[in-house]
Formats: sequence, C-alpha cells, structure tokens
Amino acid sequence: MAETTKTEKLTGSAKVYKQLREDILRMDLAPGQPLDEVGLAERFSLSRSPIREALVKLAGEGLVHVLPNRSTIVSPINFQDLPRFLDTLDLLQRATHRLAAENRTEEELAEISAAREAFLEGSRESIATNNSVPHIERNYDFHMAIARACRNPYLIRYYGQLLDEAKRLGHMRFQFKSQTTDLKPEDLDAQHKQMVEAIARRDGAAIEELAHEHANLFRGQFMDYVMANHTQRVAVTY
Amino acid sequence: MAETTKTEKLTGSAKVYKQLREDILRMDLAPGQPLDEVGLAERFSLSRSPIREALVKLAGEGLVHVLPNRSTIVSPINFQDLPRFLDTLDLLQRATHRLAAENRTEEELAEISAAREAFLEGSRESIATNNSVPHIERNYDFHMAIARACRNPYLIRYYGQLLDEAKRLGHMRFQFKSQTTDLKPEDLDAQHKQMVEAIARRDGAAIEELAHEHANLFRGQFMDYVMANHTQRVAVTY
DNA sequence: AGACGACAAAATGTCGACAGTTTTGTGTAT
DNA sequence: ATACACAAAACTGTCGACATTTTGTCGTCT
Repeated sequence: MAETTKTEKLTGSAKVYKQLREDILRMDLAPGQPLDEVGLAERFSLSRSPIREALVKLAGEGLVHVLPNRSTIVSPINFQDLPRFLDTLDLLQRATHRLAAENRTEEELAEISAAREAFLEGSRESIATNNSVPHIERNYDFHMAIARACRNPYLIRYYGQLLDEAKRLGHMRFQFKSQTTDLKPEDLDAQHKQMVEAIARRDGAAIEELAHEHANLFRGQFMDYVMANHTQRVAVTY
Repeated sequence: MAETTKTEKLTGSAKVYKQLREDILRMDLAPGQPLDEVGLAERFSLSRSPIREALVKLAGEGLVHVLPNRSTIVSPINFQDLPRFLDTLDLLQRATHRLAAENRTEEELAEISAAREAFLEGSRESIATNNSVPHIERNYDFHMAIARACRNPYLIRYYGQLLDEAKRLGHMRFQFKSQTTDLKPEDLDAQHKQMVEAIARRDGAAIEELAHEHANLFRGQFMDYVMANHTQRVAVTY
C-alpha cells in the first residue's frame, strides 16, 4: 500500500541493522568476515553507538558472533550441525504447514496462492539473470506466507529463523554452482502447487507429507553440495 | 570446579544483562514494568551505554519490549497466545526428549539422573520455605539436562527459550496461589522417574508419551489458573 | 636461532554530554 | 468545569572522547 520508499523515518541503528541483516543473508558479507565497528561507522556515516546496537541485535539472532574484546564476525556456516539443522527445518516445516492448512482463512489462502505465482516468476528471473536472489527471496516468501497462516507466533518465529539460515545456505550453493542448469523452477513449483491445493482443501496430513518431501528435497540438494568432489581435478601427485 | 565467586571478570553490560534476565524470569520485575535507562544506570553504577546494550540483548530474546522513543518495558505475559505457547512447548518437549533418549551417552544419563534428585530436593525446599525459586529452577535444570542430550543445538535453543517463558508463568502461578498446598513434589518426581527410566533404556516412544503427558500436566495447571475465579469475593453490586 | 618480555598499535568497553522526541504539567479560553 | 495550546521536564537516540584489553612487533637474553 503505502511504502512509498524504503526510507520511512527509521532510526539510525535500525537502518544499519536492516542493511547488515540483508547483506549477511544474501552472503554479500562472507561468513567469518570481521565486522569492524569503526569501519562500519564510517561506511554508514554514523557514530559507533548505533553500529554497536545493530551488532548486538544481530548477535541475538545468531547472525553474527561477538568475540569479547575482539572483533565481531559474521556467523560461520556450521557444517558440523547441518544434519541437525535440516532435521529441525523438517520438523518445524511439517508443524507450521500442517497447522496452516487446518487453520487458514480464505484471505491467507489467496496470499499463499499469490506467493506461489511470485515464486515461479522470481525463479525464472533468477535463471534469466543468473542472480539467485529472486529465486531464494520468493521461495522464503512463499513458505513464510504459509507459516503465518498457522497462527502460532512461536512456531512462526522459530521457523522464520531457520528459513533465514536456509537463505544463506541457498546462496552459498548458488555461488559454487554458478551455472544454474540444475534449477528447474517448474519442478519446485509443482510441489508448491500441490501444497496450495492441500491447503485449499484443509488436508493437514497431505501437506505434512508434502512439507516433509520438500524439506528432503532441500536436504538432498545440500548433500549433493557437501558430497561433491570439488578437488577431483587437482592432482595430488606430481 | 573453578567458579570461585559469581563475579568472574564479567564485562559491565554482561553483568547487567545477567542480572536483569534473572530478575525478569523470577518475576522480581513485573511484566509491563518500564525499565528506565537512567534509573538502571544509577542502580548498577554504570553509564547508559552498557545498560542499553543489555536491554537490546534482552529484546532480542523477547524478554523486554523496546518501544521506540519511549521506555523499554518488561514483556507482558501474553494470555492471548498461551494456548499456542503450550502447544509449542509440547511439540518441542516431545522432540527434544525423544531424541535425547535415543542419542544420550552414559555421562548424560548420569547428569539427568542427578538433576532429578536435585529437583526433588529443591521442590521440598520450596515447600519448606514457601519460595518457588528452587522448585522452578531445578525443574528447568532437569528438562534442560534432557534437552542437551538430544544433541540438536537448534532444538535446544528454542526449547530453552520456551522453558524460560515457562519459568515466568510458573512464578506467576505461585504468586497468586501463595499457599503451596497443591504442590506435590512426589507426583511430579514420579513422572520424572519414569522419564529417566525411559531414557535409560533408550525408549523413544515411551518418553515422547511421557513428555506429552508432562506438558499436559503443565497445561492443566495453567488452565486451572486461568479458569479460577479470582474475583468471586468481589461484590459487583453495592 | 629461538624464546621471553616490554612496548606500541588498534580495537572494544565505557563515559559524559548534546540533540530530538515524547510525555507531563500549566495556563488560558470557552 | 472542560478542552485546547503551549511550555517544561524526562527520556531516548546519537556523538566524540577516554579507558581497558588484546594483538602484533621489536629488542634482548639465553
């Protein structure tokens, strides 16, 4: 509706927080990269106080790690806990999506359906421009539109945090697989379409199964990434 | 081990954070109470900077609400979302406790068993001194000892956050029911004992059912509280 | 040459002060 | 007496400077 511009009387630290959050989730800031307070202060033309405030907020969400008396760094991708992350994403996706199907209103159904179409378009745009952002952002929007319909603020918050981390993982995968040949938006959209249909008929059992399959698809993409031998062409004997 | 005293070279804001967190979870600070920065600065003999930092951290955990350009307040108890809170507590308790039973080590089992005994003692102390803190803290410790054994850092974090809020609810219930007549530590401990036994024999299905019953017990205590007519002795006609 | 220690540089942690906004209180007009 | 306008007070948001801690370097000693 309104939202004339993106700068609508935000406080300084809020702007820094929002910008850094976006940079981190889009992997424009590399995991492990140190975030110097004076450097950020210069970049944003602000004092260190609002910078610190933004960093503390980000630390609360786990997006950055504060090393006491040392530099704050962008949270590293935790490969060690990746299986547990995927387990949790699966669990909360099943829970939110099932509850959404059972409790959704007509209005929420319409929003979910619109989010599906936006995803398909964004995914095609990503292939056309070789830019992963639209694909990943619209996918996030679609699943969050479903999650919001579950009406459980606790599940929404936790699932949203996991999806945030999933954004970083998605971008990381795209960075290494620069050619987006294996991205088939129609395949993903086929699953999304089934989800919307299940939500439309309030079929909780069906969407829980679909959510599980969808999470496993994501899991498989990542196992591919982790298993891929990125050094096979490097000779170890010479 | 070490831990000579509680003040072991902590930074100022960390001390404020820790203290405020404890005060909020123990309901020494009432929900909705405004937290004035200058007042807190005087109380802790610090500047406003470390105070603000602590408040921002607490806001990230949802323990306080920051009203822009207005005073920060202790997060109100959200009665409207209480059913959803209890649903989520049930779900994550089942998940963490089942995984704990299936993945625990012998060392973790011993810690859980010790936490059970500590709870029984703390609960008796609470009755003797009419102070709810030991009962609630040792109950938290017991369930977190189980949760830690599930080895999933995401579930541990989210379940821990829910248990934090459960602490506040528990203290609130005790404050209104000043007589702790209905507190039967042996009953709760009986359930705890069954849980430990299920974990000992790695019986995931059994402990999931026990966790569900346990969550329902908590739910019932709260429904009693919510349903109780606290105004029955107040005349509305005069 | 390697190890230990003092010194220097840089970053974080904290402080006191100023600016902008919201709330409170007062006075006036109706 | 009530409602509105304005002023004063209180509080948050931000700033620049100082204090403390850590890190890196250099020099000396073994």
